[in-house]
Amino acid sequence: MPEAARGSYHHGDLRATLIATAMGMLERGEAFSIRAVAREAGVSATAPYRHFPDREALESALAAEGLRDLAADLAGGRALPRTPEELAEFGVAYVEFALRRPALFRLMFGNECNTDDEERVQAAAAVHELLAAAITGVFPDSDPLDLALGGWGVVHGLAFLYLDRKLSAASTEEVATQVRASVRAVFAARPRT
Amino acid sequence: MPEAARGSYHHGDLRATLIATAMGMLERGEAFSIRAVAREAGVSATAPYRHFPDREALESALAAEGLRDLAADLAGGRALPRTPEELAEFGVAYVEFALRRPALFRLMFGNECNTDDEERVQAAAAVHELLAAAITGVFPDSDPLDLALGGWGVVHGLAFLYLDRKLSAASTEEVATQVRASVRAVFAARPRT
DNA sequence: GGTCAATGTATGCGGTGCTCACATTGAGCC
DNA sequence: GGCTCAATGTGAGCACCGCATACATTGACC
Repeated sequence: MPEAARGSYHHGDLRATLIATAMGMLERGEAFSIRAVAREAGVSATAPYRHFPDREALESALAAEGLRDLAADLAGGRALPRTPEELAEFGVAYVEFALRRPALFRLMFGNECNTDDEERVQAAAAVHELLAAAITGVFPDSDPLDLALGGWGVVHGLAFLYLDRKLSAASTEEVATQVRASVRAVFAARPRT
Repeated sequence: MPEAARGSYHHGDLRATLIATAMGMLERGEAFSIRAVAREAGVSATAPYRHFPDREALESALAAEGLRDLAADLAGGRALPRTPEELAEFGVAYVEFALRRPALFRLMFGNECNTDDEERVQAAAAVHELLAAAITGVFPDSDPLDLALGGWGVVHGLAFLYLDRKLSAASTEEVATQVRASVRAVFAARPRT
């Protein structure tokens, strides 16, 4: 890698700059386009194509970073849950991530991902395993795979339903309360006798 | 309403034709644009704007139709479930709808919906109520709202995870088996003693 | 039969992703 | 130090998009 040469013809580290710029636009909720990212990075419209073959590749890189952030968010400062109540907090954290960074969350999950991006595949697997481990710790007697999938489904579905305004909620606190209640209710349900 | 005048200057029933054409393109998995729909309907690129103020309005109309189809699909030829097993089949039907008509399902759920379209809001509410009724019938002792939300979350989340290829599955049969197992597992989970 | 609102068309603007030919330059070799 | 070359930037251009605006056609009603 050559030393950065900011201000000269060659940018120095365009790839990283493009990712950072694009991520910033996502956080600000702005629409996203290769050209817009290039513009904001102060570079010609075609320069990004030297570093990403197409738009999807840039999105994949952002998604991978988002998945790592999500995993860190879920794991960070929190022990693996041991009770349904603690598990519910895990789910709340998942949904809150989605609401805090909606555009990024959609990029991570809201489209068919290409399985070519090794980095992205690995980051997704890490999230999957983290959720599975959380569930297995709380419900050791159940089939871990089935239950982990169901548990992921609950929080993932709720996240998207709130994101897409299919459920009304006045505030993020209200969302958290509702998610907590729903996760607990599902895992505590008893069929009619 | 004037009589149809096919072949003449005025189309006769462009609005319905546009919806049908667009729905056909969705089913075929084709990309979707106002211009492409107009082209396929044999009409100028700007004609659709006489019937839909913008692209989102057309999408909303399609989404409303899709929501009605989903409700009919779930309710049709099936009594409300009385056991967790029957409830799981309800969930399987939800996910199978998503996999059978992926582009439509994304239109229905995969974006912030505008709450202006009265028809769409009503269709969405019907689906919501149907799911809530299904769950309440199986688990009469739980808080119906919390549980209905959680149950919707499970199937909705699984539907999107499969749609987005976050979960691998070789066939729709395999998906159905997995969804069935996961829904049952969630509602049967018992925490560590 | 004339009028008018509804509904079609043609043209054009600014945006997009992406390709291709060309420019610049830093690094490595002599 | 100068040459060469691959990496990485630029610019012009294509086909497409959503949408606005001005204009054309026509069926329904008086």
